[in-house]
Amino acid sequence: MTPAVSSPDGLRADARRNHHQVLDAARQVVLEHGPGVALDEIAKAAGVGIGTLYRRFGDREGLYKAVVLRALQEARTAAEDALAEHDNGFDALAAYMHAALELRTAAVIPLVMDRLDMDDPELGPERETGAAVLEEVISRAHDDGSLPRSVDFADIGTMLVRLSRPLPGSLPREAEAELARRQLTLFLTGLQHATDDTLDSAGMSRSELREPENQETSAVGDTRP
Amino acid sequence: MTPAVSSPDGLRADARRNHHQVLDAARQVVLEHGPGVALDEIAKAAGVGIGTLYRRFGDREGLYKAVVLRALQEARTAAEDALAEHDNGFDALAAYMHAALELRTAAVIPLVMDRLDMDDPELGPERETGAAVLEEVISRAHDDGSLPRSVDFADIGTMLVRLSRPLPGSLPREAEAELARRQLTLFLTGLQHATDDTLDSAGMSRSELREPENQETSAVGDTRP
Amino acid sequence: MTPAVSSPDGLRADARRNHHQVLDAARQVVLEHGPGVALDEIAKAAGVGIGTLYRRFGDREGLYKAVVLRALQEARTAAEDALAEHDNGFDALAAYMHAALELRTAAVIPLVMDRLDMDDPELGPERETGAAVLEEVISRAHDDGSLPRSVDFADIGTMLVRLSRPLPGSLPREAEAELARRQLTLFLTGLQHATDDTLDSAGMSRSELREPENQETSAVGDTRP
Amino acid sequence: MTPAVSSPDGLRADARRNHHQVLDAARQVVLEHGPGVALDEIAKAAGVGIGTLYRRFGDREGLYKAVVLRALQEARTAAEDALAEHDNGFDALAAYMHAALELRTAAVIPLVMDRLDMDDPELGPERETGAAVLEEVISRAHDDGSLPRSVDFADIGTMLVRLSRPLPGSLPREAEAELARRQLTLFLTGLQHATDDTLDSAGMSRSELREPENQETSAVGDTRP
DNA sequence: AATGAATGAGGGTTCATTCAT
DNA sequence: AATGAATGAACCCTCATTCAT
Repeated sequence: MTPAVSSPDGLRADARRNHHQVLDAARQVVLEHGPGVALDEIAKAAGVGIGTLYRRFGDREGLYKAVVLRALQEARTAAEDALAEHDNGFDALAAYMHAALELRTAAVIPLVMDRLDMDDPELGPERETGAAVLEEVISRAHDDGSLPRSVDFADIGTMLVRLSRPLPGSLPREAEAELARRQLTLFLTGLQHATDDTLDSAGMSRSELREPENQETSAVGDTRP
Repeated sequence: MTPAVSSPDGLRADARRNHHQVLDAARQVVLEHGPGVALDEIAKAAGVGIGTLYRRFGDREGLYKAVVLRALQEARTAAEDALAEHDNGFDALAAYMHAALELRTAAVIPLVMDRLDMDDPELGPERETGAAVLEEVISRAHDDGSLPRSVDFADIGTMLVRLSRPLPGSLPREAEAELARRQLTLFLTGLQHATDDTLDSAGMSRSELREPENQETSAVGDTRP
Repeated sequence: MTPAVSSPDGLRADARRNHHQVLDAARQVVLEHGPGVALDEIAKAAGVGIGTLYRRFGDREGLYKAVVLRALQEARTAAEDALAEHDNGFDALAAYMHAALELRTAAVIPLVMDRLDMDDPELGPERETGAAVLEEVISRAHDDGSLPRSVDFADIGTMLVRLSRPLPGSLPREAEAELARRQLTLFLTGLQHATDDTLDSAGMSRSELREPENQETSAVGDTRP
Repeated sequence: MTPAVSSPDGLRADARRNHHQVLDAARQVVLEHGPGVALDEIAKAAGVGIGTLYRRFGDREGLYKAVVLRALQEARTAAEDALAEHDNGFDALAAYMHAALELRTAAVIPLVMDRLDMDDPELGPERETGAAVLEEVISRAHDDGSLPRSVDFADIGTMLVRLSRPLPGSLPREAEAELARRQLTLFLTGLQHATDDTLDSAGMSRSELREPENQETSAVGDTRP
């Protein structure tokens, strides 16, 4: 029986506690040591046996799936909040991007993403929903003229990925966060001042980003596991 | 005798050919499979035995050092060219950043960087020189007023790193390159319109970037090979 | 967590059984094939996976440490018995030397010794104790006049090492043992008839043996595995 | 064509020089680093390329064969000298044993012996001759009553092996030599005072030593290479 | 004839995953 | 349900040996 990665609900109290401890530990340890870290390490940080980790999450991918799921849910909430709190499209976009960046939890997503099948039945929908909300934020900015239509989903979404990714080398945690914030601000300044002439190519919509007319890809990542 | 990582000059003809084949293969394979890729893979791609790779470069770090050395040299040339060809500071900066991005080879640097001791006697100076040239580009833009002084070395340098890094997932090579170019353009637009009020924190100079007042770092990367 | 090389006590039943199987196999296989033998070989002889061997003992040194520890304990017991059972100093010495030689297990010590840090916190004390008991045996013989004072610790101790070492070539096990016994007897005969004039140089005490005024050593052994 | 391991005679001058340099280096380096030392190391110490070493000696065994051959010749000379210079059998024996020990070169033989086929057509005869001379020394001592007949070839021959072997650990070269000398003296004292009752088993003659009624051997040595 | 580059098998070690307790 | 011991495949690296220069 595949472990119920997402829902620790029907579990015994101690099992549920373990579930959360492992997720927290995974986020922390992956942020510290990267996605290739030994699972023993995560189990130890969570204070459980490695066997428990496997029973709960099946394997590394299952664990990362659960971690990402949580992060996606948090990100979605942020987007909904941004939409609710700002009338101007660009303001909502800026608010969302800053919030997504602030969500330290979101930082694990890019770290872990290429180990996951994003079309997974549990992950896909959540990711879909998250993307849809962002798309809506962008649409609104397009519609009220606060963002040129030539700036597209991919430009925004993948910049968020880039800014969330930890830099190689080792800056103090806060210095790194501050740097990302500054760069986001500069990028937003660019968005604000961009016109339809600024970019001379066509942007990519969400669907184009997801399903490129598959040619030779620039496939990168890291080797298993 | 430590292998001469940087200079295949005094070698026999076949050895020199191998040296370059291995470097090319390493760049290619690391871009495709990440820095954790098995060295066997690189050797095979280069058409040499694993032993040859080791004889030539000592170990993974030695190999990566040689790869980075070449990339740094190419990047430096780009900066010098930018300075020579543009009078306006901002134009030179923009030209440099686009050139550095175009240099596909530069993309391996961040991938590989955290496996290296960047203070290595061979690497350090070249890196230094590279950084110094970029610093000069920035200074000139500061001086002629085309870039607000609040935008600092770290903002520029690490954005280049972010943009050079391959995105997780697998976009077609050209789509990914185009995306990065657009994002650079937007970022440059932001720089152009930034004032000293845009950023409310202090930027980091090159030296601050290199030697943060070491607190708990946000150390991330990947586990050793 | 460093593996508990010496104490399999708190382990699960099967783990404890494995622990002993590996130690026995190691002694046997090292005696047969020398200290450079592949660890796979030892693991196979013990009927466990190579991973188990590593989990249990950390590495080759850890394994050898455990083997030596057991041997040292057996040797010490022999010395204590010799002291208890013989009043005459020389008789106790002879009894001890024969017992140490008979202890086939003791033969691994010299084979393995130069792979170990004998000042290791676990090994050091046991070795110390073992040496101290031998020193006491010798002292007693010095004191009751049954051994000339010019015969010193090193003369006795290292002859035991020499006699315990398997000879190159392949004598039948029992022939080899008998030969060593004969040579020990002859050596003891020499000790018995030696006077202070027999040896014209000064002997080495235990401390001199351990800490020579370090000059160029005659360092020999074998290259690491 | 198998290289002429033993006779550098018909060679070009430089080749002959190389031949000796390699032999000297081999003896030295093997004494220092053990018989498992990398052949590269020996080649480097000899100041020749690894290829030259292989061309000259075929492989590790060939090299060691040449080294041993030289040592055997030196040892034989020593035995002949001992016979010539001493009338009393025991004196000749003592002189021979001390000389053999002093011959630093002889120390490599046991180190290297179990890598060699001692019945090799080149090695066998020389070894034979060497052993025959020693046998003669012993016979003479038996005959003139200065050595009990119960002390046999194996007792003498293998004690020489034991005393020549470097001790594990690292004593200063001279301390180690002096220790061996003292132990030889003590052993000789034993021989001198031994009677036919001293040893209660039968000794082994040279032929028995060479061809034991092959049962399970106590085969020891080290793994290739 | 000498050289040293290339090869690849072999051994050490780690860690994802399974399974007995 | 939790635990942690055992497994073995995979990867790093070294060196004996061969072979082109």
